[in-house]
Amino acid sequence: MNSSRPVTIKDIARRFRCSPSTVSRALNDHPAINEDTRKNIQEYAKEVGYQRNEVSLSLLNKKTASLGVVVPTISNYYETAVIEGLHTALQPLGYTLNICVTNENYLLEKEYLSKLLSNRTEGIFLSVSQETYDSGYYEHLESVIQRKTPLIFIDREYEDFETSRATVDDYHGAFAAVEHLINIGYKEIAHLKGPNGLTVSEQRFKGYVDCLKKYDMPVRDELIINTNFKVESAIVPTKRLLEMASPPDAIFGANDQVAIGAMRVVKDKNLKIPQDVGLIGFDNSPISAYTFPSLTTVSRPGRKIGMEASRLFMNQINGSEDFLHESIVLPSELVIRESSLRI
Amino acid sequence: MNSSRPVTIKDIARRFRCSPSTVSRALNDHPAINEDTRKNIQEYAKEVGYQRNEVSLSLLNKKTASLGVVVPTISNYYETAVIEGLHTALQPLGYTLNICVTNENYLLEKEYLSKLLSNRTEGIFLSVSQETYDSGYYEHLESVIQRKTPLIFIDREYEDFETSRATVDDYHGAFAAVEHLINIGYKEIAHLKGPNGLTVSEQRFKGYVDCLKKYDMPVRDELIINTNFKVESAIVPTKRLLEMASPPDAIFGANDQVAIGAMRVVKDKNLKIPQDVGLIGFDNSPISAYTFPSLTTVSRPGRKIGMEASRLFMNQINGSEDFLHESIVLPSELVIRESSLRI
DNA sequence: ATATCTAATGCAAACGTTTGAAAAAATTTA
DNA sequence: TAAATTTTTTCAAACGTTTGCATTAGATAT
Repeated sequence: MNSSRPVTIKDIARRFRCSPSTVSRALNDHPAINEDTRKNIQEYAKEVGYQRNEVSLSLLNKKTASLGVVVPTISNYYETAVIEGLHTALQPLGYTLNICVTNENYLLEKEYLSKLLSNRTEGIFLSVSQETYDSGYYEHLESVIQRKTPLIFIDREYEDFETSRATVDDYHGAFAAVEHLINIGYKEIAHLKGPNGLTVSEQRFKGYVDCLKKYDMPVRDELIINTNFKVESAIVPTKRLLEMASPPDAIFGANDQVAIGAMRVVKDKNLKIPQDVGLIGFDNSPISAYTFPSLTTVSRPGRKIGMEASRLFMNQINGSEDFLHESIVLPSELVIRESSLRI
Repeated sequence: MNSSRPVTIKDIARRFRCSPSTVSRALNDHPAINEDTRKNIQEYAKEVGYQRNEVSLSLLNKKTASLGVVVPTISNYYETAVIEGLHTALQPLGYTLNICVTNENYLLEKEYLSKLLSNRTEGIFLSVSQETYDSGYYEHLESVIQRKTPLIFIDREYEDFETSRATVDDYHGAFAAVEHLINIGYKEIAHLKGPNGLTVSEQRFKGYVDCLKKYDMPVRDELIINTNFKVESAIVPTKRLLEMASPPDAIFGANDQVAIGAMRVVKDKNLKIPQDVGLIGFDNSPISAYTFPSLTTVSRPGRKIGMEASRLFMNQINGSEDFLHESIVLPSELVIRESSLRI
């Protein structure tokens, strides 16, 4: 009795010299059970700390009420906002979120997906890792499709699959940011690009390039520099930018982190923001409003993405045979603050 | 065959007119299976995308290889670092982490714990929510203990339970921070306190108070102000501080976020950091090194805490009957940067 | 006393997999 | 060809729970 084995329905049945069915029904308030029996059993169950074994139930009902959330990282504001959105929408429906962090690693992603399928997860929200993107492998996704487990892409996506997806319009966000810099009067706009190959990086990059072209401004390769989205990775590149013969007068960072890194370097050079150098980030992370000067940025609706993704999932599992997959694209929005407001 | 029902061992057995046992053994490379049979079955299984139902296995073996990680939030650097540490240590051992975010909510925490137990999670890492702390309810933990599911406290803890725990020495970190300010020569040190009731807030607060006392400096109530650990929550309080008749000449923030909020306000008042106002944060979040000026802070070894907690867990499940619970306290470390270096 | 009805409980199968022991089939030996 | 041996396969139980159907006990009506 003080063994560590959890109490089962059979144990209770033995104790009351009745069948497991009776115990089960008693615990579930089945009407065909005698009032006293029910009360006794329920009391005893509570006393010994009986707790239904959901594993056996999952097996029986083929329902696990668990969903997989596979993301490359949870270290950024945006990702946690998405998760919060998913959580807000799905927790009340009884779903448990199984959050898997791939660290941008293909093998880990593959392993997680396989594990989720083996565990009979009822749906998967996936933002593919950078490695997956780079490698172009997607067999691990085939098996998800084959098993007809609802798969919802978040942000990063494969075009090739027939699935629902919820993404942010990074392209137009970046475009608006650069356009804003041009309108203010900045002439030489550098870009701290995100990791190559990621949709988000490439879309923002494309927005940057297309906007320059629209205004007949040259796209100078030496003003486009790679980062890994982390603060540190912006330091050396920004220094290099500012020490060029004809340095840029504005910098568009692919996210707030690198923009803040750049901000530091600019200040170290005793240059003024926004007078000497204009600066824009991406994400509208909480801190961006309180840097000095505050950072102009592009806000992405992470929480909303999570909730939309949930909606897409619910549509799919409630949908008929001829259900059509949806692609939601939420707008991103330019948030103008001090770092770009040269008068 | 294109039904959505996953292929089972029985399906394969029917196909080969053999028993499920044979299929099971074939798939698991059991030596007593004929080479040809094995090959055929394995090929076919791959072809139809057979995937072992782990739910049934969990039921059979009473092992789920899944661990619960129950935390109040994943929006801060520290928490994600802890999770990363847990992940690094436990993923290679085949464990799946089930990350549950309570949003500081007692009921949610209770529900998650109950669900984890029902799902026969093999261990739980818990950082209790603020509400739980405030309310003082802990029945929901009793059932975890009663079921002998290993429970490892992270950072926030109940003193009352016989469990292993891994915490950071916030007290001495805070003490060192304040001592540093005093050594530099700051006379009136304010504290932006974290949410009341949380161990981390209270420990840091205590370190602050005790250090002042050690140096015979008055503890002025009006210099101690509450925040909720978020940037915004530091703005108004800091303004109020700086507009006092005799304002503080240094501010010790309970985390980097509020310190950065304070930094912004100080600059808005055209005061210089560290000349007019010294500033220290807590967490050593990546950005703190790149603010302008860079932020002196106290580093907490989040990743290490995660790995230590994993070790405690492994000790417990491998331990004998007379296993003794361990309390690990990792030191925090003052990281001196520009914001406190008045010369 | 017997048939009829109602209330309460038990039986057995199912979910998918593994595994020790038994059985069957194939092979070798005498 | 029969016996002994080895190889391969099957049987049956187990994990914990639910549920349609059958059964039992007790009560009521005839």
